[in-house]
Amino acid sequence: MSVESDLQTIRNGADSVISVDELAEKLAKGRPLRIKFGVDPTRPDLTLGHAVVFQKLRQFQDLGHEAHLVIGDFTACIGDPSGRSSLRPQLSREEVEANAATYLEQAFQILERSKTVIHRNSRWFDRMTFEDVLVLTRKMTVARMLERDDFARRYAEQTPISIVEFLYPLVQGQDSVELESDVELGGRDQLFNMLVGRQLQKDAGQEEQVVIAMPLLVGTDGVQKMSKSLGNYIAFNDSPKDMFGKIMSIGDNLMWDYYRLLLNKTSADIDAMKHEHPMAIKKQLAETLTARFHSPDAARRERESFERVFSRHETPDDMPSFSWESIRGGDGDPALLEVLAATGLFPSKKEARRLIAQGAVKIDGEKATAPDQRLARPNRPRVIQAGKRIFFQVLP
RNA sequence: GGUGGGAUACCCAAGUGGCCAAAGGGGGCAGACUGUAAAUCUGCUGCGGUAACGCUUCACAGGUUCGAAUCCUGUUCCCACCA
Repeated sequence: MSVESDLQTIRNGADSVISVDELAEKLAKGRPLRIKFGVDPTRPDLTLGHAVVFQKLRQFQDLGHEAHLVIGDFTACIGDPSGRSSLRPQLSREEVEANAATYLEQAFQILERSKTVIHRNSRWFDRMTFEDVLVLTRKMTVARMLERDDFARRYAEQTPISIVEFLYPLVQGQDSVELESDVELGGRDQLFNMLVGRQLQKDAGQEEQVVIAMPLLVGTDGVQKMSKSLGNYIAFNDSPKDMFGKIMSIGDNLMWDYYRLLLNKTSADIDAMKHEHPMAIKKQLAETLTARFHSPDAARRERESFERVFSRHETPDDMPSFSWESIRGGDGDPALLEVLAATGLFPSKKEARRLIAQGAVKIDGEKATAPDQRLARPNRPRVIQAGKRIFFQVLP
């Protein structure tokens, strides 16, 4: 592989590379580069948003470079404010370790374990004295700090900014110094922090790291960046069904991002796909991603199940089932409303009643609009559907 | 340290004694249309009840009143301005 083609691969999908020339120089050295990535130990559930960065990290590994993950066990005690409008809660070391373990377990679904080195930043920060910290803080000015997007916004909006939050970029930058990283990889929201790393390395007489910021993947709502707290996420450990379904529900215009950022498709690939039916392309996306995080078999099953339920409007092959006795309640034939309530599939009886009233409930495909309609004991399984995706069957 | 402002349902936000389970918007759910896309239209969106109605909810704890999200007292938390 030539430097030129490696460079091409690395740049594809990246939001920004600072700088491309420096990256080319580093690649030209022909030795494995140290690629730094900071692990956020506050969110154990990884989403496809994280996958974008891991994907890039994996590419580096495939090109023969080393991934260096920094677990911010020290940093977590500060709480990274990036992209946030408020201070984060502090975590204990125990919580951090537990989170890190689940985090890594998921990350290795994408990363090559043997080419990954794990660091904990407490190793160097625990040693630092308060004086060392003061020395570090001299390297940054308040004005520069306020250039950072989220700080600037919060300052303008007069929402509080704690002093420890100003320390965070410095701490992250110091990690780069300790690791002597060649490249730091992160989301677009980490750009400022990563740039501080360059400055600190320069001050320490090191070659500055190349900073690669990946775009933030837009979540399933099609508007905001994917994040757990916004509820617009697709997680690594979503069930195959959820993963496939959530991907199918994203907007058409969003899926190209997913192709580019998660499957490394180039603009040319994407242009070619735009000639096909978006529905087919989206199914392919859903199947590919589900296969990656689960298995090709599971992905194929979900595709078939999806086509059966949503394209052909047939009943799913697997759904919760309830014995007649378990939903019957008291004596006599139960009312439809009681049956729905007995399944526990609805948040409240009111909710079930609403669904019936709105014509969303079908018994064996027949719309049922009367909540007090009686259900007789069936002699074969009856399928009840409520809304687009709730199905269950009542066994004799 | 001083002075003022605020806390309302999933989120934002109106409401300053009864007509308030609480306007409006967002989000969500459902229906129509469809490709579980987008856009659009319609309805619903505290709990229980077929309903009448009852119950719980407007930071927390008390109080005034026939009646409180709204008035009073105390408590907690948040914010702004001045220094």
